[in-house]
Amino acid sequence: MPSTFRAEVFPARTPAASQIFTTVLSHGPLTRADAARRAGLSAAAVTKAVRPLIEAGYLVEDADVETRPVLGRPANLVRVDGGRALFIGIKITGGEIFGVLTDLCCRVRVARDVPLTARAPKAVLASVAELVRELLTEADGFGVPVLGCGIAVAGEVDRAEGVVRYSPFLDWRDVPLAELAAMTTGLPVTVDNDVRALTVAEQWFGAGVGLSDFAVVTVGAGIGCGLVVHGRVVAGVHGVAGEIGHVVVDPAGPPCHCGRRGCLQAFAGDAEIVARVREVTGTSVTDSAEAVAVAHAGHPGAREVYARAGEAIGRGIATVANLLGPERVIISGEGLAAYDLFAEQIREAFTAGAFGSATRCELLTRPLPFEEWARGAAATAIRSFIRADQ
Amino acid sequence: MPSTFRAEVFPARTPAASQIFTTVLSHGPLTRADAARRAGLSAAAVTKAVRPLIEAGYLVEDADVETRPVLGRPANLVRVDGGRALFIGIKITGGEIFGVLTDLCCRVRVARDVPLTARAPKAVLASVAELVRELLTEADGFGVPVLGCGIAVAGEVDRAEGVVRYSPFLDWRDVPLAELAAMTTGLPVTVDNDVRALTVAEQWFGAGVGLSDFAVVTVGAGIGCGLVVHGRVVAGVHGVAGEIGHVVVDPAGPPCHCGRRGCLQAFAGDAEIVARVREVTGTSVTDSAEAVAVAHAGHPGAREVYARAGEAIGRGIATVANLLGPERVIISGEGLAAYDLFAEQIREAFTAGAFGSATRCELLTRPLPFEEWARGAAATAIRSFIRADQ
DNA sequence: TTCTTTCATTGACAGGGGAAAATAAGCGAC
DNA sequence: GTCGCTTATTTTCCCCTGTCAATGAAAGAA
Repeated sequence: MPSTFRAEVFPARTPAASQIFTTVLSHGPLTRADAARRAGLSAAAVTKAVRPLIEAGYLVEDADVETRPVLGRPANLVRVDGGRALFIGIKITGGEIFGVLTDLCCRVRVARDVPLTARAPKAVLASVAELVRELLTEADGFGVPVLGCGIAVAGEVDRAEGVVRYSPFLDWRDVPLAELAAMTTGLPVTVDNDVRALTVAEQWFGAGVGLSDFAVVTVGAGIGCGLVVHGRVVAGVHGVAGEIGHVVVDPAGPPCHCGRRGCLQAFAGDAEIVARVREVTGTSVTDSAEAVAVAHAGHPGAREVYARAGEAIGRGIATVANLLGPERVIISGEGLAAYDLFAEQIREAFTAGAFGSATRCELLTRPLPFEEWARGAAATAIRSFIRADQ
Repeated sequence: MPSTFRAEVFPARTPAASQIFTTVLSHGPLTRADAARRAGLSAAAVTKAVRPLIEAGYLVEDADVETRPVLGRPANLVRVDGGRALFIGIKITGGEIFGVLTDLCCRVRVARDVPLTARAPKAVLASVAELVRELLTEADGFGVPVLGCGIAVAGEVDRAEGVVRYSPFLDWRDVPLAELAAMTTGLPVTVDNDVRALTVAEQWFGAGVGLSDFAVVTVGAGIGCGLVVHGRVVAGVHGVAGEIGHVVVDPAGPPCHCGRRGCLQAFAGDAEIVARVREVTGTSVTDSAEAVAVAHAGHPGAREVYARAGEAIGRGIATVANLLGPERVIISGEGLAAYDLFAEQIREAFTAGAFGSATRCELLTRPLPFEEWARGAAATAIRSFIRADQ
């Protein structure tokens, strides 16, 4: 084995080729003619861009399957060959590390997780390395290379530098995670904020496909928000954006652990909801599931807690819609488990708070499994690999 | 005179040329080498792009003025020849129409305004046509052509179509203003939302020069917000964006004419402030100037009204900063006349509400004269002319 | 069978922008 | 004063990308 080696590199270096690849990636099997129309390019350009991608194995032609237009010659479908390569996605949370092995189409092939107890960078890194090792072992069975690893972390992340600027969960500051993880795993590593990673996955493979402006709002332990404006995920100049959780929804609201009062988080954060349900019911519920159960059982106080949470979320979404005029807002996160308890309030508060045409923004709920976050991390790795710098 | 004529067309059709022109436009006289560095292009590309622009007269070389680098050959400065062409900018408000005649550098050469009484599209259009005619007469004296007219209107505007979708002030719906005004004035007309127009002016000539992410917040009759994300002005998919005025700041706040309670507008809108000052002081102030005077005279109730307005504005800015992570927020509008009455509260509320690195966003006040809005409209006309589709 | 329609490919070609070399123009060392 | 160093600008190729127009393919319709 050579002491230095050249990492596999994606052949589509031109704008057109990269654009066509992502178009095919997002819009499934496409005829070349369709791809040209969608990407606004000539058919000739598609033919030329597709050829090296097929030669390199990233795209394949389904010779057997044909689509017949109403009239004219049948078309050949081109699609991304998911089996061509693998990627690893890692999502670090306070208590666990989730990992997935995905193919080039970002379909999850293997999912694994390990508990996380310590929070020092060194300890976390060791757990990540362990998890990656496991996933790499699994990958051996597929006989194709793992081309990258994406890591998603809550907090402020400088994606370009691969540095975690600040993670409240882990209590990290300026940890050069990409570099460290690349050294221990031997893979090209990208690091990004967790909600933004999830947003990339939605943009390419989920409910954001084809939209230039949309938002993802996640409800769970924290309230997060990923924004896509002009087709690009917003990261902010300092690596912070989409901080909807600490937007003050009601200055007279409950105190938040951040020191303010009435943050969205204080109304709709997981722990906060549980605490308030415990308070108003006098029970001793300790987690979300129990709190939801109490509300489902019909306790009016508990229901009210959820109603107020929904109201706050809807108001937050209205703010996003008013400011950015997105086409759609995708609501997701573990908090959706209680969705029936506040769905109506979200919609009402949104409609009441959205101004003018912002009301035309579509609200959509997507109950995404938790591994979806790790999948988002893999999506960022794929993005780096195919150099879709957006 | 021919029955049809060809409108003057800007020669820089390539991305590089357009980029270099806007770079020179924004960053004043520049050496070719500097322009290349700023635009991330080769020096050769600049030379090639600049030549036709100089030939067409849009750029000029200041042969006399030279900059000497510490070492090496002196450089020649290139700048936009403002006197090469004129543009008209029109800002329509409820009671007046403001118009400016600017040069290619968007410097105001003539400012005019006419009162506006009727609000029907036809009547407004007649006033606009009258104002444009006056400005065109003024333009004759300069001996250079007027190449376009930009019109700025508050409300929802479809810039691409040139249609005012909804203007609450004028009570317009789906008025194809660009087409109508183009017919009556004989000029190429662009129509845009007023705050977005102002934002373009700031982006190219004001405090937004060189920034990829910033916001403009205007305080006055209404509270507006223009957003620049990834170097582009955000317009939203339905032509609505930056609607910060009706973001609910405090659900227990005063009622707003929009039907909600505690909108930013209800705290900090001009009319609302005047009404509340009247209320708390028992005086009969009727306009901003009087209200400010009362507060300046030291009336504690009046001061409190301004303090609360500042708090609300600061909270709104914090929300923008949390969501988008801009580098700077430019505060402007007639409301700045009372700035000393709420400057502190704005900053305090912003600092209290901004999360993490969002606090690093810089707040800047820019007392812009009212004609600045019309200048913004002219800037949109220039943008159309030079085809900087952003 | 022939025409029409749509898909795909090819080859010629234009133009944009880069690299490298050439030219220009100062400054300081000698 | 000349030489060499440095930076600015221009020139001269030249690659490369993407479009155009022409061609071929493969249906269904007349």
